[in-house]
Amino acid sequence: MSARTRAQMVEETRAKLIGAARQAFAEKGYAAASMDDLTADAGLTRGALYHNFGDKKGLLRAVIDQIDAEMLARLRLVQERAESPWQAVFDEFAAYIEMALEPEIQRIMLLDGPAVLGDPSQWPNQTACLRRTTGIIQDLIDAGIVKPVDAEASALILNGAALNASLWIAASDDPPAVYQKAVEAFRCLASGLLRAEG
Amino acid sequence: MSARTRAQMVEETRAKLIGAARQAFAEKGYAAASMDDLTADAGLTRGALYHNFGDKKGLLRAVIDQIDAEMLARLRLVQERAESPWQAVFDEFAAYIEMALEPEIQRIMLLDGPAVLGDPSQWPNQTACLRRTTGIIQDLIDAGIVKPVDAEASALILNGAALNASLWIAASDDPPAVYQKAVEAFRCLASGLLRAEG
DNA sequence: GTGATTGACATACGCCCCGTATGTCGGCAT
DNA sequence: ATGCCGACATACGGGGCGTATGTCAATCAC
Repeated sequence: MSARTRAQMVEETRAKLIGAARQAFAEKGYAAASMDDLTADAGLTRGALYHNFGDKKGLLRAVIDQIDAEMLARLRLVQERAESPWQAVFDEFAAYIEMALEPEIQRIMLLDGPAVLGDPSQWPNQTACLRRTTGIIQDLIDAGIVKPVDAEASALILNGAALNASLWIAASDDPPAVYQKAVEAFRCLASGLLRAEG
Repeated sequence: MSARTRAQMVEETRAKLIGAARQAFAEKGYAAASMDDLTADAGLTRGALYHNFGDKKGLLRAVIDQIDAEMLARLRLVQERAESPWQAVFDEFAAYIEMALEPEIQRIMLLDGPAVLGDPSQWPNQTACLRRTTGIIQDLIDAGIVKPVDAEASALILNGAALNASLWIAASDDPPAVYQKAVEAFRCLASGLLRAEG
């Protein structure tokens, strides 16, 4: 049946708005993106936007939630394919760096997001992602593979390192070469957490 | 004589505007800070602002330049007082974390700055600060203290780690305790760069 | 020393953008 | 069938940014 239920139509509207917002925010940045324009691109008006998301920041939150869920899914895949728990942590961060090279993720998640919504470690799902990393590191500590440091602090710091590396790589002249250097330095640093040689 | 020269008066107005902007940007954030208001606080109008800094972003650049110079000076002090070159690197990052806990620095340098002006590693003086760290690490590599990694990559990554740690600490319930954990984890990570045990 | 010029800043104007208040229309319940 | 409510569109007001224009003092030419 082509007859959609009420809730489905609303979900459709929300999806269209989030999609248009993702594109607008990624291309022009949050501040420069006009709500009139992006709602028009979605075939709607600002009325739908305010009705569904409250305000411009609410829309950004929704966009970030969606992107974050996608990133989380991709990280899970990477983890599942890793050969060892420690390799999984490392691979995840390499994957994180790669994702952060995508303009959309960089602009929305790394630049505008923190500026508009504040520290990412306070976002609901970002904490989910971080809690997951924290848990993995804690497991490695319990297994005696990693030094007995604070797992949460380590996760946060590794995350920050990967984040900055991404920004640097993306802005560089030769991203692939710089990426290699960054990953190498990152591996070196991360090995500081290991009890034995990594 | 109380007679000021032309250039001195210009410097004075620029200083007043930058000062008012620092306060406004720090308190309300870049986006929410009104140029009418902050210029009025400085006893001037938007005319002076546009004449001296071109636009709002130009003013932010000037503010960031000033803060960055102050941070650089403070880091130099820390370095001079350190007992060893390696300890100097570590102390500098601890100091960096502490500075990043100040709301003004956090808001302007870590959140709004990157969002409005782009990747900090591309800022003229931030690169100066980073070049300096890079140089120190390179010296440590040449001295055989640090593993032969890419100095620039290491500096960037350490910087990012410190940055994220700061945001986390500042947003936490118990900053002093969390600060201890972060520094400990940071020391652990950084030791991964050392040839021998740190 | 006086008129012209230039620099430093103030004032005035237009445009866009956000948030809210109000209106409209279709569905659902009874 | 009708009254209500949710989803969205339209209308309105306020504020902010950037630019164009005006003003006045200082400097320079002569």
